[in-house]
Amino acid sequence: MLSKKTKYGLKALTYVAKHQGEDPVQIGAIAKSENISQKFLESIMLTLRKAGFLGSRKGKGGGYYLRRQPEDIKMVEVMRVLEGPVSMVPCVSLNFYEKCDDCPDETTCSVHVLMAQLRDSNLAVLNQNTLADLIA
Amino acid sequence: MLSKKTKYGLKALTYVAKHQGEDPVQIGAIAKSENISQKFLESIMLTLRKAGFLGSRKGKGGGYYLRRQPEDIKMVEVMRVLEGPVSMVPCVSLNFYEKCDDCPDETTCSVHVLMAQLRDSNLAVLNQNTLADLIA
DNA sequence: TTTGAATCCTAGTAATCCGATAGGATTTAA
DNA sequence: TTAAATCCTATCGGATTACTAGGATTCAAA
Repeated sequence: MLSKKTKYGLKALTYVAKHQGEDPVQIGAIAKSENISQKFLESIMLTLRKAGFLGSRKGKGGGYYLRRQPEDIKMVEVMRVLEGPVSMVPCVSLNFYEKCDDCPDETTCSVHVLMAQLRDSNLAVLNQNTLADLIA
Repeated sequence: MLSKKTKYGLKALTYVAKHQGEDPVQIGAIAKSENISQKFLESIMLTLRKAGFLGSRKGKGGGYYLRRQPEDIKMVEVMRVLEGPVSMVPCVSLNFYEKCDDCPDETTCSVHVLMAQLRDSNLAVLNQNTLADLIA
């Protein structure tokens, strides 16, 4: 299942992208428009800012804005930040590799091969989609 | 993340498939060979039997055996039984469609399109892999 | 017919994660 | 100075996951 965090984060990014060039967008406006708990969204926006997708301005008239062009924000990056590794098991993860604790030998593990294929097919999709694709 | 249930289930199916033609395989043997809690595995085997992948014989000399040829057991079926729907959001699920509660209109939802692509790429992998592929 | 080996079944439980909330601290424009 | 906004940390209830307990049932073999 896709976590609400990721779902909300993607919707929020889309919202901000659609308002590019205008004044910064406030959390309250996004929360209202997208039916998201404002407090929960706060923490998500913070994550997205710290990851470098968003910039922010504090105080009156403040809010969030995109720090990169939508075409330059690949979904694979966003998903890694919000949802975690693309791979379903750590032993096939390219960026977060870890040995599975219960598996003595991953070269003979039947699950390993299948998971590697799923990782690759997901990576393909996530690499070729950008925030710009979500807007259209 | 792939659940342990699914991981163990796949390993167990592989184990049983490798012993096709012989006497039924006991839970204890699988658990020992694959480092799985026997009691936990019991419930998983039950699920796989009820789903039609495995048959069982009770009593002394009993155990589990495959009810279909490995080539006829598609991974998409197994994953649906063990892990649940292939789709990450119910609103793009082909077999378990449901409207997202928080989303007013899925035709304009930015997440929807991306999730549909992920679903399709995962389906492609899971449709073309069978239990026979896991053995090799 | 008894015994032991195996599956079957239901319930419960500890630990973890998720979604959300609370309550302020900080910054800034007006 | 004030109000509007983000920033930050802590917490919490509920759901899910991984696993355990304890027996009921079935069957082959002694």
